Amino acid sequence: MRKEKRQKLERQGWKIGNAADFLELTPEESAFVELKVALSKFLKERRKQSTITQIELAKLLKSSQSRIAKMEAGDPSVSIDLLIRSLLAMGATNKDLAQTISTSKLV
Amino acid sequence: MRKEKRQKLERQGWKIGNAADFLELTPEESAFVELKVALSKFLKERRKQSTITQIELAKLLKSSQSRIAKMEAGDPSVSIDLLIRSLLAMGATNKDLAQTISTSKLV
DNA sequence: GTACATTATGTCACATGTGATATATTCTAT
DNA sequence: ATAGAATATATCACATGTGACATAATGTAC
Repeated sequence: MRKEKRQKLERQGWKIGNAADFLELTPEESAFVELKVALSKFLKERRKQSTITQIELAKLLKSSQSRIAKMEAGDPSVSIDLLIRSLLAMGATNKDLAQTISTSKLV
Repeated sequence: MRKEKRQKLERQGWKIGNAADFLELTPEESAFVELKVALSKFLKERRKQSTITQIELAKLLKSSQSRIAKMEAGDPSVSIDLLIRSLLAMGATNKDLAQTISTSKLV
């Protein structure tokens, strides 16, 4: 039930990352969401720096434009596995990932 | 096909982490596997330090003994999401995760 | 403002991950 | 060697993730 709630709120413009108070997220769940958001942002940054479109990136990753959009939005339907595999395929190093993760909020 | 191949080899005692040469793994795939293995080992270490059994940890994580075993073995059937959620539930911090990831092989 | 590119959102068939259960294997004492 | 605890492996019904497609919303020039 909580996931649907989050999805609904996000749909209406609420951004996760500051929503732990509204939704009943445990600290672990919060940390997990923050971590996903951090990876999402990193993915978006990297793509923008390459000045390629979502469509081009989708082709590179053998995925689809819509899924790239969802990845960058931190959509609940995307796994950390996919985010990490994508980032690695884009040339990110484990150190890049580690830094992204360590700088995500809530320690 | 490659996944089945890896599963078969692992079943026969081959340890991934040095198998990139045998299997046709791209550098990204290798990095991904290494990362998973690193998280697996970290999970096992943490549990052993708490001197609890897989059964007890399974109860804590609302999972099952068999899945804990597979997590600790880096089984292909376990996602990074699950590993990370489990570690967070065990009290690991994002920094712990970051360090684990940055020290996984293949940069 | 309108044509066009880019990004976002909804939906769905199919793929992959998950807890549970059963059973096999390994470990640790005695 | 034997028993019992701990861990590993196999399998499966059900849950979640994924690429693809359609379509909506937003941006960017003219």
